This record gives sequence, C-alpha cells and structure tokens, in this order.
Amino acid sequence: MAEIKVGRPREFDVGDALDAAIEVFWAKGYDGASLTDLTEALGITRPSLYAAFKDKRGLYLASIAQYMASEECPPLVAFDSEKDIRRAVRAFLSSAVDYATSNDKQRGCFLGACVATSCGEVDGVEELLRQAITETDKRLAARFEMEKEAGNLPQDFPSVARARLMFDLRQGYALRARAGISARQLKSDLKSRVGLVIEFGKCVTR
Amino acid sequence: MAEIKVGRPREFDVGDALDAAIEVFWAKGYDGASLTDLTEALGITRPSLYAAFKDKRGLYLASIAQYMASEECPPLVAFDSEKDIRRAVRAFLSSAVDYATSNDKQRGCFLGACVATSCGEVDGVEELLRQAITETDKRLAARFEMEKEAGNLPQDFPSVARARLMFDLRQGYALRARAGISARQLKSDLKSRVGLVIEFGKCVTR
DNA sequence: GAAGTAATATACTGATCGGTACATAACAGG
DNA sequence: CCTGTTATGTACCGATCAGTATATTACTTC
Repeated sequence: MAEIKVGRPREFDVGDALDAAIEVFWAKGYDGASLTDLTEALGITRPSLYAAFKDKRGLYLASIAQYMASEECPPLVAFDSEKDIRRAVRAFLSSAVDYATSNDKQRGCFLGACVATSCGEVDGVEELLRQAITETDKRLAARFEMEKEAGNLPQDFPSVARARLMFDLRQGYALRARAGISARQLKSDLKSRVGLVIEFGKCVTR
Repeated sequence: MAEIKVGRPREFDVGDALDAAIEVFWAKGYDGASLTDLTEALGITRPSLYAAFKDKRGLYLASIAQYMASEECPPLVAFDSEKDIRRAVRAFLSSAVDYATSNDKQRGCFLGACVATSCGEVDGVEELLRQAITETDKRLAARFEMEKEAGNLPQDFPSVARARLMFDLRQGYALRARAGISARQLKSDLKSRVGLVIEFGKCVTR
C-alpha cells in the first residue's frame, strides 16, 4: 500500500525528532519532560508534534520503539563487532560503562532510567520494555550459541543465563553511573566480571 | 540541645508519613507524584506537610533517608538472618525477586525505579543514592569478610566485587520485575546465580 | 497559474501544578 | 481559666501543564 503524497510534505525528519525526544525523556523522565521542553528540543511546534505523534504518550512510545529498533546501542554494537568472544564481552561491559557515564544529562540507560520508571504509569510501556529486555537477552544468547557451535565455548555453557547476566550487569553499571560513580571506578572490576560471564561453566560445583 | 515542646503537638507520625510517601513516590515517580496524591496518602493536609518537610523536595529527601535508614529492606534482612553464607546469598536474591514482584504498584526497587530517575533533577538526590549504594556494598562485603575469617570462604575471595555483583543482580531483577516478568521466571536461574556469587573464586583462569 | 491540501505559527483553553495566606481549633504553661 | 504557640482546614495564588482552534503559509497536482 503506497502512501499517497499530497500537499505540503513534513518539514522535519521523524527519526531525528525521535532521537531528540529520547534525549529529553532520558534526561527528565516522562512526567518531567514538558511539551515545551520537547517541542524546543525537536525544533517543531506543538501542532506539528500532535499531528505526527498523536499526543505526548504517542511520542513517548515512538521514542522507545526507535530506541529499540536503532542498531546504535553502543554496548551491543561493541559486543557484535569483536570477533573473540572474551573480548566481545569485555567490550560490551566497557562500552556500557562509557555509554552510561559519557553524558551528564543522559546517564545510565534510557530503558532502566526512564522507561522502567514510567511502566506503571503509561499504557503500553510495560510491554515494550519487556520486549526490549527479552530481545536483548536473545540477541546476546544467540552469539553465545554461535560461539559454542564454533567450539569457542564449552558445550554446556549456559548461554541464556549468561546473556541475562550481561544485561543485568549493565543495569548495575547504569544505576551506579546515575549515582555519579565514575567510569574509572566502575571499570575497576571489569576484568573479574568478564570472567564471571565467560568462565564459570568450567568450575566444579562444590 | 533539647527541643522545647510548646503548643499543639504534631498529630501524625512522621515515620508513618514517610513510609506512605515512599509508596507514592515509588509508584508514580517524583514528578508523577502530585501534592494531592501525597497529602491523601499521608492523611495530612498541605500546610501540615509543608510545616513538617519544608516542601515537596524536602519530603522526598526525607523519604529516601527513611528508606535507607530503615532496617526493613527485605533482601538485606534475609541475607543477614541466614547463618550459612550460601543460603544467605540465595535468600537475598530470592527475597529481592519477591520484594520486586509482590506489589503491582511498587515494583522493582525504590532506589532503582524512582530515586535513580530523579538524580539529575532534584538536588541532593544523587549524593543520597551514591551513599545508599556504597553502604549496601559495604554491608554485603563485610559479611563476606566475616565468613572468610571464619573459614567459610577462601582467603582470596573477592568480597567487594561479589558484594557489588549481588547488588547489581538485584537491580537486574528489579528492572525485569518492572517490565512485568514473573517471579517464577526470574527465579529460574536463581541457583546458577548463587553459584556465580559464591563459587567463582575456585575456578582456574584459562 | 489556479485549486486543493497539509504543515506551520500564534494564541488560547480548562485543568492541574507546587506552594501559601488566613482564620480556626487544640494543646501547652502560668 | 487565660494566654501563647502551633497544627489544622479552607480557600486561594500565579505558573505551568497537556492539548487545541484558527488562520496562514507553502507545496503538490492539474
């Protein structure tokens, strides 16, 4: 179904607008982000915003979807781009710290810091968040499964559990980053955490 | 400096009021919690609230302090009350899941779900949060150190790193709980996570 | 270029926000 | 019992909230 184009076209890029909205929501939260904040950041006026996204909630949900869909999430990109699995895990965690501490206004993780808080308040958010979490788990676990097939991880390596562990470690970093703990401090136990994710399968249970 | 008591005494219990405030902030976030929400939940009128806590921010900071000071945090209590260290770790994680999923309105963790979000917005919160995190880390690590002295953990057991790990695992559970993931699902990898916290020190590094 | 369409900008709506002035009621000390 | 003090209840404040009506401008189609 081809969209029929008539009249004056939209003069702003929806993707760019959503990226800007993410920044505002991330910095101020759903309730804290006023329409004035949003329209100023997006560079559009209120009627344009309402025409494009229905209402504040519509813009919010679209922003979350954009965040999930974008392949730009630095820790995941870092994880995927390292060939060696151990280096990949290290890159993921290291990038998570950097990403969480690089910007003073947008600390931590958009999902953990903003979206999670609004779960019980904005209809539809809870489901989106659950989806984001499970998809990330699956994506990380799939890589571990690949490595197992390639013989780089033991056959009894618990891919799903370790994927969840990586995700949760990232959330821990994100929370600590929001509390103002420095990247240097956060990275102090990076090496041991890489070990946690990768090596425990080799251990004997006492 | 003894406080001089004159005139009509306060007719509500400050501690109870703060507990109620925690519930409201936890459920709705700092911005989402209106003064109407708060006064109704606390059972007091606005002038009383402002007389007792100065303003909304004052009430919020006092609520956080109360949450930190109260020894009621179920996961920590569960951790302390188990004698065997392995069972203690298990009790902590299990309780964290239960606590995060028991109430539909107050899911996850007050610190992670509400306080962390308001860090960049409300003056004084960031420092309180950092304090809460580091104190919890220390409290958990102290127990591990005790167990080392008692010979129940190896001498090279990394108490601080494992304490941080426990805290972060809890945050992961809290986030997932907010996304609506059930306690049953969250507890599926409980056993392996207890192992992560306790046993890795015995492993060889490859 | 004329007609039609859709995005823009301005200005406004009722509702709610956090915070407070004022009068009343209840307790303390003498 | 009287006076001083303090908490309470009501009613209100300006500011800001999310959302919109109206008019104008710019673009597409014919």
